[in-house]
Amino acid sequence: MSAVKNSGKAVKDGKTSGFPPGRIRIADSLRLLLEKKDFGSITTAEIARTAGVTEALIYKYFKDKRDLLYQVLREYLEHYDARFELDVKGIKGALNKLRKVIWSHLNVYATDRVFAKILLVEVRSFPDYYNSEPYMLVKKYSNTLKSIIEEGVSNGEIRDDVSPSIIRQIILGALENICLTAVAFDRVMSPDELSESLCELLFSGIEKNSDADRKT
Amino acid sequence: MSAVKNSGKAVKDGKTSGFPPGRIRIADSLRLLLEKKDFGSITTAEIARTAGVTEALIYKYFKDKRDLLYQVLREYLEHYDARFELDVKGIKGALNKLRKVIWSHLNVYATDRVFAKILLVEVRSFPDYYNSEPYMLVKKYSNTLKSIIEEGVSNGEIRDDVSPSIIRQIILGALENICLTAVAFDRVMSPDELSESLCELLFSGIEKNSDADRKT
DNA sequence: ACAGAAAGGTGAATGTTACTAACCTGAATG
DNA sequence: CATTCAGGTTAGTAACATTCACCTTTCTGT
Repeated sequence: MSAVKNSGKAVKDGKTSGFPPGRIRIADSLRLLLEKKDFGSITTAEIARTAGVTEALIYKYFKDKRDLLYQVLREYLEHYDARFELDVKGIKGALNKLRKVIWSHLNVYATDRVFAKILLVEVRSFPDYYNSEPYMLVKKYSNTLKSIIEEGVSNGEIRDDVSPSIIRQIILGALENICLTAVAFDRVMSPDELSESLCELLFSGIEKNSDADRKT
Repeated sequence: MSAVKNSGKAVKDGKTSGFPPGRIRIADSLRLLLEKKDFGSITTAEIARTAGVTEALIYKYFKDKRDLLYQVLREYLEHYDARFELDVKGIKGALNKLRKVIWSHLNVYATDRVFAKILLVEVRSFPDYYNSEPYMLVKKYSNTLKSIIEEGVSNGEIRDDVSPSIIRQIILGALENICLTAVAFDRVMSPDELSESLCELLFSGIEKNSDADRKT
């Protein structure tokens, strides 16, 4: 009865075409339920009821419950990956690119809580996640980030005495930790202020230095 | 002769605990099993079998399976919290303290993988974790960290134009992200090298600065 | 001394839950 | 016009976490 409303919401820019209605409704239902509950306490019965289909249909389209989660995550990632590509285009300088990426990252997590929740808290405890399709997309994003850092090292913007991988881990760690607390406690976050603070700290460090010649 | 009620908390070897043998064996079993499997795929039957007790006994000492995990985590945290108190004692300067804390943090995660695994991947997906006893201990640790940062701001070691909370989040985020990948992929980590790189970056930033006055 | 409470532990159910096998139905396809 | 096939359903099942009733040993107050 309480079927999910199909149009309007979710990440479905044309990409949804090709999928049968049942599959769409199931994925939509999971997204909807994730707004209020954690994945672990959402039952297949609940998903099916919300979607207005039977439980068995879930297993026609998804290997198991986790596969459903992974595929929903994959759809999100594909959507946002496309956007990230464009984000960095036309920006000059590695630090400027980094700044933009950090802002976008925060902004996406701030706007799309379900996406943030899946990526930050739900999938992490499943060991097979690290072999999954969506994780490969995350890795791709992560590699793009590393390339930007390497570019910065090459042109002298970024220090060369610490490996780009560690720099990337710090950036991502900081980003995700900030978002994690926001997600866990349902706190609002302001991408503008946060990215400002974050970039300041990441770029110049926490040490109080004779650093008066800052402009941006 | 009345039994001496030992209020000591079991950690790892559990020998000094005043807990009944069954409880100790159950907690020990979970710790053992967590070395090879994730919490989600460890069954109560498995825990009981490993402990040499019946499944029902688990529920005499623990509210449910998750409570068992939380209590095991709490024992770890109480153990390490005591050590952490001493760690910072006698160190002068906020940045030096921070350096020490970072090293210890990395070192604990590097040596005690089960502890790291519980804290970094297992509990995060349970919403009630953030109201649990062990989380309060984490918060306490987190507050100590903030105090150190605030001390650094007061005495001019640390910049005062960004809030200590954000600084702390970056430090913890970086720390945990590094450890998370190590845990997820079962990679060894070297606390010495890592803390060196981490501190360098956190203190001085990633920007290549004409910063000739760095201490050797 | 001894009733009885408390502590430590067990064996056998029970209700949920994720997941599966077999079947139905209409519409393309050849 | 037989057949495949996509989309969907009905009716299970095994595994799992959790509970209930019960047993035995140790401690405690009077």
